Amino acid sequence: MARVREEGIEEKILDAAFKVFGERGFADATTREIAEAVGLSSASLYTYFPNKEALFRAAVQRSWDSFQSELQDIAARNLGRKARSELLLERGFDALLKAFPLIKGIFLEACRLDLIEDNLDQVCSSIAEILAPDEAGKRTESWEKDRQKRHLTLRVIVLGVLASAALATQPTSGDITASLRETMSTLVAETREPK
Amino acid sequence: MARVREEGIEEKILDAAFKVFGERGFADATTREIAEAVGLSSASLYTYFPNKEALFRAAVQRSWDSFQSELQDIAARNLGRKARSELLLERGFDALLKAFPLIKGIFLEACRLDLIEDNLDQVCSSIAEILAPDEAGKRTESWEKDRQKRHLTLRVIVLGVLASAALATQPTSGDITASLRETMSTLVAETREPK
Amino acid sequence: MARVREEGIEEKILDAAFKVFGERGFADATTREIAEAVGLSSASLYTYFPNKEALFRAAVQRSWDSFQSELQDIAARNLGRKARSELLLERGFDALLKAFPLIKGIFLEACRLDLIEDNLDQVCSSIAEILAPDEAGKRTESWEKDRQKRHLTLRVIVLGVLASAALATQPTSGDITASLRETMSTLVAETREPK
Amino acid sequence: MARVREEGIEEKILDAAFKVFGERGFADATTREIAEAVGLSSASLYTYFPNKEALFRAAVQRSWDSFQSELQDIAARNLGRKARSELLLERGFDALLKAFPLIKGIFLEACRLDLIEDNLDQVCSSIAEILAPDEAGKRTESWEKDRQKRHLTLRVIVLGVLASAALATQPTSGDITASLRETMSTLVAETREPK
DNA sequence: GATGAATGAGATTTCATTCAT
DNA sequence: AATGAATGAAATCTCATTCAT
Repeated sequence: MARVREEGIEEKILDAAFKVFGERGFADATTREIAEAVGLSSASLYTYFPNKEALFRAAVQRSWDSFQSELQDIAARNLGRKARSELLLERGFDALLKAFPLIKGIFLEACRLDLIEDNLDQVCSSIAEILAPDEAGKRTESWEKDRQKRHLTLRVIVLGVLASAALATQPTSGDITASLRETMSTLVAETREPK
Repeated sequence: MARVREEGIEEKILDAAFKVFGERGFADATTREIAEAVGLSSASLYTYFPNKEALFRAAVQRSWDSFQSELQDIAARNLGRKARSELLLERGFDALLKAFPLIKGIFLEACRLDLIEDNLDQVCSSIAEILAPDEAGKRTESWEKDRQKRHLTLRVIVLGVLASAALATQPTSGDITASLRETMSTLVAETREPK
Repeated sequence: MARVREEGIEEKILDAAFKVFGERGFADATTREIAEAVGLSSASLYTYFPNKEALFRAAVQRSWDSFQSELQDIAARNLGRKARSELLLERGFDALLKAFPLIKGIFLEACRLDLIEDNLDQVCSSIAEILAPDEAGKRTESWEKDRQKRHLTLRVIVLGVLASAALATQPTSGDITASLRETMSTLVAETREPK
Repeated sequence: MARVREEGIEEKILDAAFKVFGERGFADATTREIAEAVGLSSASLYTYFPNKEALFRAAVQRSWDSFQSELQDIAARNLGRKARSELLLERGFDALLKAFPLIKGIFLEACRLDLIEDNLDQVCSSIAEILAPDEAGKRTESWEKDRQKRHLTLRVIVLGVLASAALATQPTSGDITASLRETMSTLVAETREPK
């Protein structure tokens, strides 16, 4: 009865929101930009979502749900552990990456990535130096070969610790500090001899 | 006996900026709130910093520098690898935690932590299930005992991967995908048998 | 047996408009709310009325017409003055009350009644005090007895004067001022001795 | 220390608010118009009042307070009743008129005054006819002479009743109906013989 | 150096109204 | 006739930033 210009507009809006919130973060993203990405006026967004916050939450939840269902799917398979692990790394990762733009928007302040990037590498290098074997060990072939890999591993660990701490509402509380210290200790220890 | 008495309004402002940006993120923080925390009017901030952006960058850099110098200090010591590692975990961690509030501000959108928190645990549980040994192995004492520890380790890895990907300007690019996949593979493999 | 069955969507709309405009006032009332009260979409109102203003005017006029025709009816009867007066008070009042919701909507800003209410009673009390007889007179039985009645009468007069002045496009013009002053003088004089 | 362009800006804003709200009513009035009347940008209003509502309430209250204090002043005088009554009519009225613009704004929907005006006169004429003496009485000189005055008196009574009912939250409730009917009865009775 | 005052720019949100179906 | 969808226009309110004092 009514005009039905296109179908799945709600999905399109969520896609655009996903993208824009991912690029700008919540506060910096404007409803106008999202609307324009869909080809609507910003007023029209309010036909589908009651406000910016609701749109944001809907987009976030859709990402998580999609990622989550992929993981559940893998977990439910009748496979041995090794096979499942491989599946996780194979398919789970794609799902994760698909969800990233918005996750990034949730917890990254856009336009400031460079600030982390630049410094993070310095920090990692310092840590690498700290963890490096003594002069002799440094010259083994395998050590040289894995430099790049070790660097990435460190990045992940460091960022993981950063993010974990950031998520804790009281990062200085003793509990958090202790757990993270132990966790990192484990990881570092295990990364020690990458033969 | 020089008059170094009142030196440090700039420092005070940076302290306040550190705190407020950490709590609110860049976009949500207001110059007014920072100024009030120092006991100034927001107009007065402009005597010391040309604009909000510069103030933010100064506060960020100061944190990183402080953390960084701590690390350098450890690295420069004349100690064996093991000792240095221990130092890192001991002192580096404190430095890291000191820098967190703002780092959290850089890359966390305040008020939305719950969105991550809730879903993160689900994701980790799913992954844990995927990585779990077969029925027999699950009943070993050591496996039960380390449940909590494994959970934390996983959180760190997952968050680390999340953050790494978020940092990459083009998270879907093949390179990043490949490296992260490999990195995670390593970590997961090493975490496999937490005896 | 003509099919006069569904006649009256227009009437239904006017009923709803009557109610909603009465509750919210013109500016605050939304076409959506009126439409929903009829079970239509707001777009459908435009089938029957060219715009919000026209709908409002139609609803107002219908009320006044109804009231007016009731009065004319009474006036036209072949009765003595006293009988007509009684009829006015009996039937005219009901008609008036029926029309009120919208009249209230015309000239009352909903949600702000409290602003008048609170202050009006103070004003009336002050006036009552002014008009009160001297100490001796205040103690007569009849004076005590009629307190409530006097209060209501005053309210009506004061509100009447308020409304009259409000209706005048130039309330400060000499004419209006003079007439109202005289009118109020008359009323006050006549209310003087409530035996 | 700071720039002090002019003094009493708050008062000026209240004056403008008084005027604009009086002309347009709350919902129709815009902060922009008020600001422009003072020679400010609308953003500047927020230096003095936290929001439109607060500005409105401040303006209203100032009017009532001014009127009220005038009345109290008269009531407090050491005069006989008659003298006070005269004072009321003389000075109280001026105060009332001074407060009107906003009172009008409180309870009048601007731009719709004509709707009341036109119909009110018809209603009053009808009522006048109803209350008129029989044919013979109508031709007395005094009756003719006072026509204008009677009309005004009626207007006030009718508007007063209208406003009273409008103020009642449930105008159809038995109590209100009864009280108003009685009040009007009294007034009408007293106006009966305008000798 | 410090600041109250002022503001331009801009964001979210509401709503009467139009239009294709 | 009825309506979901779409929107232009406008309103309130926020905030980084400027400036006279």
